[in-house]
Amino acid sequence: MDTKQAVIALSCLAQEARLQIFRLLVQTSPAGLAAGEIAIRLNMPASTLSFHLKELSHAGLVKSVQSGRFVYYSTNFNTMNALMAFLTENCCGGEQSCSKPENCS
Amino acid sequence: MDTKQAVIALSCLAQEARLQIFRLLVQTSPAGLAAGEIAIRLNMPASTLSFHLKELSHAGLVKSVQSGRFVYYSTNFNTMNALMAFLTENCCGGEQSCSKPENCS
DNA sequence: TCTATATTTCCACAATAATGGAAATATAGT
DNA sequence: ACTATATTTCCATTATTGTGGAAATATAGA
Repeated sequence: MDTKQAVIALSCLAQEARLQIFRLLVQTSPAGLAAGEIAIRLNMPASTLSFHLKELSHAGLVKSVQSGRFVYYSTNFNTMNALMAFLTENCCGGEQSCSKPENCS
Repeated sequence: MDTKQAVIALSCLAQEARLQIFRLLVQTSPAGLAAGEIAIRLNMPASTLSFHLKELSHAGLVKSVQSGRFVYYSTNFNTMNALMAFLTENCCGGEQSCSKPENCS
C-alpha cells in the first residue's frame, strides 16, 4: 500500500453512509450480504447505496459476487489489513514495545 | 468511539498532507516533532501545515505540548487505537478466528 | 525594548463529493 | 414472451474543503 491508495481507502471510509456499510459487512463477513439486504438494514435508497458500494469496491475495501439476481458484498480484508499496517508502519521508530501499537500511548 | 467521531478521524487521515504528517508522527513518537521540523521534513508551507495540524488535533489524532518557542506534536494513540477497534468491531459476528482481523480474508 | 525566530490566523479562489428520484439493465420463474 | 424483483446508471442540485502568501501573535535572548 502507498499513500495514494491509503488516501483512497480512507476517503472511502470517511463518510457516514459508507462507514456504516463497511462496518455492517465486517460484522457479517465472510458471508456478506446482498445489496438489497444492506439497503433494508441501513434504511438507504438503492441508488445511494449502489453509489457507495461502487466507491468501496473501487477502493478495494469490499468485494462482490453475483448469485442469481443478487449481488453479495463482503469485506476485503486484504486491503483493510494493509491499511492498518500502513498507518502504524515503523511505529515509534521500530522500538520494541511498539510492535503492537495498542501498547503505545 | 462512535460513528461521528470515527468519520471525523477518518476524514482527517483521508488527505495526503495530513496522512503524511500523521505517519511521520507515528514514526517519531513518543517524542514527537516541532511544527517547524515537520514543515522542513515534508516541505510544506507553514500556514498549510498549521491548518492541517489543527485538524488533526481537533480530531484527537495528535496532541501537542509547548516548549519555549516550539510546539511539539505527537501521535495520540488512544484515538488511533480506538479507531482501529471501531473498524473491526465484532468482526465476523464474533467468530473465534476473527478476534484478530489479520487472520481474516 | 528591540530583534530574530516559531507558529497561527486571515482570506479568497478552485475543485470535488453526496443525495435520491426516475429510468435503464439484468436475472429468474412461469 | 411477460412479469416481478434486484441492482445500477443518469443527472442536477447543494455544500464542503485544501491551498499558500501576507499579516498577526507569541516567545526567547541580548
